[in-house]
Amino acid sequence: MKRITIKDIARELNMHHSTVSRALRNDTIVKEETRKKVTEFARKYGYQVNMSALHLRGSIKNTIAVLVPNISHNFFSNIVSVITNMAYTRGYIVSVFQSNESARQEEEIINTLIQNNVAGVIASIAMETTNSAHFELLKKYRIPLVFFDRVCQDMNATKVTVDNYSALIDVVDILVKQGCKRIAHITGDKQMNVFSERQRGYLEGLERNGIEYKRSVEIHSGFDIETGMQITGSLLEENPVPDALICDSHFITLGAIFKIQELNLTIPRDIAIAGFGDNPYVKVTSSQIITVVQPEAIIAEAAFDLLMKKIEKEGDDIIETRIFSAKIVQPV
Amino acid sequence: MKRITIKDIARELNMHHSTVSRALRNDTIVKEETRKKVTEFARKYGYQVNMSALHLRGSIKNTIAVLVPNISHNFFSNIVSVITNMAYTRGYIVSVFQSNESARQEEEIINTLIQNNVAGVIASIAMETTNSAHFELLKKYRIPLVFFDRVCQDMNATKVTVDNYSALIDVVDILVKQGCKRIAHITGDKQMNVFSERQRGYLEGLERNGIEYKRSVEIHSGFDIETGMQITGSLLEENPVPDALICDSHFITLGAIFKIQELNLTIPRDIAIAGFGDNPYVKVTSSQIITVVQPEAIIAEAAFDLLMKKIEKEGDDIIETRIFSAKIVQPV
DNA sequence: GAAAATTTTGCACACGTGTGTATTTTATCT
DNA sequence: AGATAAAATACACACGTGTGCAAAATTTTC
Repeated sequence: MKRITIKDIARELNMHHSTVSRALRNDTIVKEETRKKVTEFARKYGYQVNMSALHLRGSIKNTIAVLVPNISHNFFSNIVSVITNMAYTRGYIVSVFQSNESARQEEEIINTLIQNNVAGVIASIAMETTNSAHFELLKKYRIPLVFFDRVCQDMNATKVTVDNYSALIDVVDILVKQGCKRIAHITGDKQMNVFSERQRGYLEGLERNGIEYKRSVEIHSGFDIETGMQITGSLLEENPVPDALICDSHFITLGAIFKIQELNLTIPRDIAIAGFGDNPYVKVTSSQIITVVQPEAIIAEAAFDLLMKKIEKEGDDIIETRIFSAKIVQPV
Repeated sequence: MKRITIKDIARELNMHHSTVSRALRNDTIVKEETRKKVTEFARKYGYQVNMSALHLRGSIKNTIAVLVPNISHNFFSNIVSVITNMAYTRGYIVSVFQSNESARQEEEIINTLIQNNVAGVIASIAMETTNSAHFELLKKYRIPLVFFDRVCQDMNATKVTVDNYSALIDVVDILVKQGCKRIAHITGDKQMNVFSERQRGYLEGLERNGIEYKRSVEIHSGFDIETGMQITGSLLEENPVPDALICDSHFITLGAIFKIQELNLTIPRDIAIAGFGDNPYVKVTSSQIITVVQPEAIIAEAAFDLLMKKIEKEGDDIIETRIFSAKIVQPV
């Protein structure tokens, strides 16, 4: 079965396709009688507008691209879920792109986005990404762009982030109040905003509490459970041994828990654990973990709203920044 | 900055755009010298093909739609992640659509898919969906379709599923071996394949073990933690009280765990829990849970491969069915 | 060196839609 | 009824690309 077009309708009804077009768009210029004939016919034969034609014509762009490192992370899938629902109610489709933490893939993807005439892009950058040239390219093509969570630090762009700095100060405070004296920090590459901010908060937290012990492990690749287990293992062999561990990534947190279980140690008696965690699993993973819960829905809404603002008032090069607080969930 | 087209290149190089088109496509019919001139110019000025034009022309369709109830479920986001990566390496883009378990939304989405000329669809249907008319519509428009996990039972279509029947027999066997005598089953609407199969396996498992106690609770809406807690609570007040609980949905499992924690009962001493769980959290949620782990990557790969087969050999109306075994993970 | 064979390029059209403008049809007025 | 105003429709074009076919440019052949 071939797809029906406005030209088909026009032929059958002995009129010009432009009249059909206007009738379907409820242009008041067409006679009521004609409009009825057309809409009736269209309904009967299941006419569906061809978006590709509108795309080409340039009158509509209905695709929003979401670029994330990996959608299988709960943090990202929650955000994509909210964006997808919001977008759909506004007539947009969401396409998902995964950089897999690779800068090269990210660059390729940007080209794909340009080729496909996306209306706008919501992005969280790859771990590897150091240079923002490909994102500048989007700007050049006037494709609206909003960063969230992991942003290009050296780029002047609209960004939605979490207040990682304050979150880590709070975590340190809580651990110190629990009596911890040697708090270690497993983090990521400093050139990424989330990690540099967390490290800054970590140091500030120690400072404020007058603690001298400092120990940061910076991971550059392989944010997985195995890495978490391995690092936790070696930290526990150090002298002095830390009595608390702050994990900056969900899988590292899981790895730490596994290692501690494996060694038959108890959380938090032998060692306290605080970490960034995925909703809604934080409540079950282990009730003894201090968890930094990020407001995913709020981040997604803000990013989408900002993007819409850019798309609808095009030419507007307003740069905005929104920073939201994380919530620290403590064991009861 | 305006986007450069083959017409622009043609104008600058004093040739016809058709020649440029052929040169860029490495058509051997163009003179090597011309080809070089064109590709050089294109590279220099960052020419990017306009996919919308190709779409309209009908020569290429590069979008694959993935329709799921909700991508924030780990099961689905893992599958979407694998599909997205596979698709990208084959030159396809993935658009995500969420039915939010609503039949009405699902129908609307099908229309959107038709309007947007997607190359193919990979779908897992909504809980509410009882009728397959909208999916038949895709068939009518010759848009290749592959179901996975939750399939339209009354529709003759390509399907990739998990062997839920055998999985539940195995779970019952394990529970019985552990000494459980009153195994309850919290499941979903029987008209959905996954639940009817699990219920069938549950009953068969009891039968094989000569157990008379049967107790199934069928949920029709609200597959969330709260519902899981509430149902678990009332089951625990029944007489006789069950000594094991099989939960067919991840959030129901979480709800059951919470309720049991709330009542200060111990798993599995007071009551054993078995349930379907999301990767990779099954390992941490509670090591005392029997978990049915579904092979998400394998399902995704199979669904994608089957779809590719359909897209590439179009006109092929071969219907295939692939069923994969789940893995039962037991506490150590 | 001209005709034939071959290579290379240009032309025109199609894909589906929307819109400015010209043209036709209908309504209004004297 | 005829002129004018108003309403409704038709025409033509643009968006970017690829391809069959015709035309032009080049090479080969005798």
